[in-house]
Amino acid sequence: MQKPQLILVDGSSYLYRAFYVPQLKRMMTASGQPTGAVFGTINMLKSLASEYPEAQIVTIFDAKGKIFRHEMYGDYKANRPPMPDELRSQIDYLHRSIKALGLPLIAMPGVEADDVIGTYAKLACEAGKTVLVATGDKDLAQIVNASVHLIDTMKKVIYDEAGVVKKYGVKPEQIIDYLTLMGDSSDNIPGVPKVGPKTAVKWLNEYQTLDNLIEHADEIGGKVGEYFREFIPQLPLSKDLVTIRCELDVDPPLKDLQSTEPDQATLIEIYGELQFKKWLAEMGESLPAASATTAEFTKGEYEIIFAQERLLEWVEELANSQGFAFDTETTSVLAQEAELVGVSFAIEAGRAAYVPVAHKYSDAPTQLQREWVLAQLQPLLENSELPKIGQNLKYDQSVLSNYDIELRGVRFDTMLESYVLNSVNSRHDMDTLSELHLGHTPVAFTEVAGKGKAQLTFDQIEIEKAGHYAAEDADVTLQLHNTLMPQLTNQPALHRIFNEIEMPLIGVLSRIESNGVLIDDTLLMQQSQELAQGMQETEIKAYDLAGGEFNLASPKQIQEILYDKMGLPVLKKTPKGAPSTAEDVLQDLALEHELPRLILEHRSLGKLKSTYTDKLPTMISSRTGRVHTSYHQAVAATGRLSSSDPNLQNIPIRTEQGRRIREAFVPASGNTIIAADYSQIELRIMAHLSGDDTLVAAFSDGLDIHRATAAEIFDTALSEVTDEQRRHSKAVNFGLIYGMSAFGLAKQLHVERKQAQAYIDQYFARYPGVAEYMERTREQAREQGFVETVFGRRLYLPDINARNHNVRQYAERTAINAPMQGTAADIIKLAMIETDHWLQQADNGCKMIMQVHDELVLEAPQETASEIQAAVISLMQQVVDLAIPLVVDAAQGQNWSAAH
DNA sequence: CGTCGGTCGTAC
DNA sequence: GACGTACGACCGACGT
Repeated sequence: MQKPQLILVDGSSYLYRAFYVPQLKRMMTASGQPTGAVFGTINMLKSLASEYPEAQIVTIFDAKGKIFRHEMYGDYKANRPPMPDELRSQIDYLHRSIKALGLPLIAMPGVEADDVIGTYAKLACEAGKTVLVATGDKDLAQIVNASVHLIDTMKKVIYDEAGVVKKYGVKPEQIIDYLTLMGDSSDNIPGVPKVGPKTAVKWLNEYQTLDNLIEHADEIGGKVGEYFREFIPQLPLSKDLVTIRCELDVDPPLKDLQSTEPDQATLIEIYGELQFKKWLAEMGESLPAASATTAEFTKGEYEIIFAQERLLEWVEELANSQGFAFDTETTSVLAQEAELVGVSFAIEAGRAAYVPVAHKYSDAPTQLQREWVLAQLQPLLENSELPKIGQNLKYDQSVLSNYDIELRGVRFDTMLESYVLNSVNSRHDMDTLSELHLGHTPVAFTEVAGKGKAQLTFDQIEIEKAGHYAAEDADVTLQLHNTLMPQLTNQPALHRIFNEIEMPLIGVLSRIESNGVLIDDTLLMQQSQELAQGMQETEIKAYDLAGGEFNLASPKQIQEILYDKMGLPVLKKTPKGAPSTAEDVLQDLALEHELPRLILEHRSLGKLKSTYTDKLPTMISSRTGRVHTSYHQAVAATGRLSSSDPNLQNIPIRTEQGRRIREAFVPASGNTIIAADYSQIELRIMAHLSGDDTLVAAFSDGLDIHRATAAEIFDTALSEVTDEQRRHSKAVNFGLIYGMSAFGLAKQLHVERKQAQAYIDQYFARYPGVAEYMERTREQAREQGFVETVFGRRLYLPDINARNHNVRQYAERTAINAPMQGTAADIIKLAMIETDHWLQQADNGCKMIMQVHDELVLEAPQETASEIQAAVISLMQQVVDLAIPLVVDAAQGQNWSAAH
């Protein structure tokens, strides 16, 4: 065909396709308006226009409302899920953009875009014009002829008559019959059961037309033949449904389909609103600082309050507000050590106040008294009906609690709003969020406090400077909330995660941190001594073997000694190419040589000493005599908590020597430690998510899951499973959760790769539901760009379609792991909220003191500990109803180790 | 003397 | 290269 003169674009089909392109799926404005479908569709139109500058481009969309096919067939498209809101909200932008580009846009009510395209194509054809139809839809293949061709712009393929034959195996005039035979599940058009493309093509090649096929229905053999004869009566309706109407009375008529000049001003306005920087740049424009949907930072007017009357006026205003943002300024990042220096508030964007109460530098002005200010604020802060907005409110809640104020009405934390919206963004601190969502850089803390050794604590900062900084914090927090929260309310599952898990958890964590853990520092210091002695002994032996002193803690020096000097074989390299001195490598070398064994010994002792026995005693608060960790709620991408200063989530347990450290985690006198942990929670969640019958049954029957797995993999009776078989199965089970490969499993078990692969194959053969689930998860990740937990928490995987093999595989493993790890995190968070609630109302002297991912640790009065233990077990087990039972193991003891 | 990347090792 | 999520110690290079 010569160059096309008319290009008919199936707009609705492109809009849908662009919407589901993973890279485009993530496009949105700073305020969360999705834009990828608009971008993708316009991009396609632009490339068509540059490819075919001579042609008239016309876009055709489905109009709203019912179409005649619904009248013919009530169930037409009944299976279609409703259009996602994220797509619907883009349609208007797309239509406006196309009109502004000057292209004709047709949306005829009562008929489908296909019918309009068919009609225009026919009219143009009769007028002797050549037509190209841009679509991703196979149905339109039926209108292809000598002067009407299809183009799939995404694949850059043009289908003429021969192209249709090549692609579908039948001629364009047979496409209607072809579609009729197959039916279309997405449009809910019935076809012949068991007839897909292969059978349809075979029959049509033999009998040419459906009518002829029906005449010879008796000749069709097999089960499909029976289905065919049975379904003949239904076929005319299906045929009618799939037939594109080319005889419509279209408006405007063909001759009026003319482009007009692009409306530059409107385009700039729309592109600005959608933040299409590239296209604005092409038009010589830059992204405006503010546009309708971008949150604009409102510049602030900040007040510093020195007078009682002014504070009382603010208090009244706050009390009558619908909620307010506030922030505390203190002397320390550690809430437990922090002394309150001032408080700031904001009720509306751009207006905030700072109340200094404890600035202490030499000529500091007289300030309102802290006690008096807190007394005025207490009724507001403790009013649960008055919503509070903050950034990392756990901190403020902890600080205030040390002033005997119990913060209530903790409704919106911008850090958590951001985290729930997208946990993969690594930082959710206020400066980052402000930059990202408001395009505003707040005054940096180091700018007012200095940095390094000379850094001032907040009470030493000049009030004028401090006031601006502090008030801006409250103001920015409020403005962030105003832009983030609507994005959350738009996504019901995420909104629930936010309201029902993350926000209620703030108070729970604040209380756990504030409770702290009692540490027997005498015991730890004694252990440090022993470890030091052990290290010294190994050092002496090591120097002797190496023929000289070297730093046993330096991987680089170990490398030199082991590989260069002693010439041991390099079994593995680090990612950067250096010979590895990692544990498993040295362990292999240790079989042959004494020195690597000594290095391992030294390393293990040194680790315990420096990280735990030396460190923990220094972390004991002088105020409370206990250790107060920080739990971080917006760090782990999967939804887990993390712990730091000190990290209480990686206290050793696996080796005898390490486990002794747990003996120093003790209850206060008259109390006992209760440790309650979910048994195999991630495997149970895998059973729930996959619905695999065998796995679900194993858990429902209360079997030892590793033993049960062994029985399946090794095809043996439960009672016949050997210890080694169970150990290998356990590794398979753990590997599954982490998206393992045969290589990884082989390394773990010290078996051949083939052997490991055989385990995996056998596992998936015995648990086919799990195999399907894993594939389904990868598929979902590829299509949607994210995976989710049972509760709908999302984890975005930007690399899931990466070109780089390694990068992509890494994302795939994350995709497998995240729903299980994340659901476990959701479950224990819910359990913590309920346990905390129960403890508060029971008021039985029991305290929650630690969370270690699948374990809760409590400190309870000895007399009632057993009842409490029973109550906590039942509460944890009942917190959510899944396809498998949740099982909690618990025990008590006079230290954490004994409570296992 | 601080910061930062690399490596290692602890937990679940 | 090869098993997910964290935190943190230590080393050593680099910059002040």
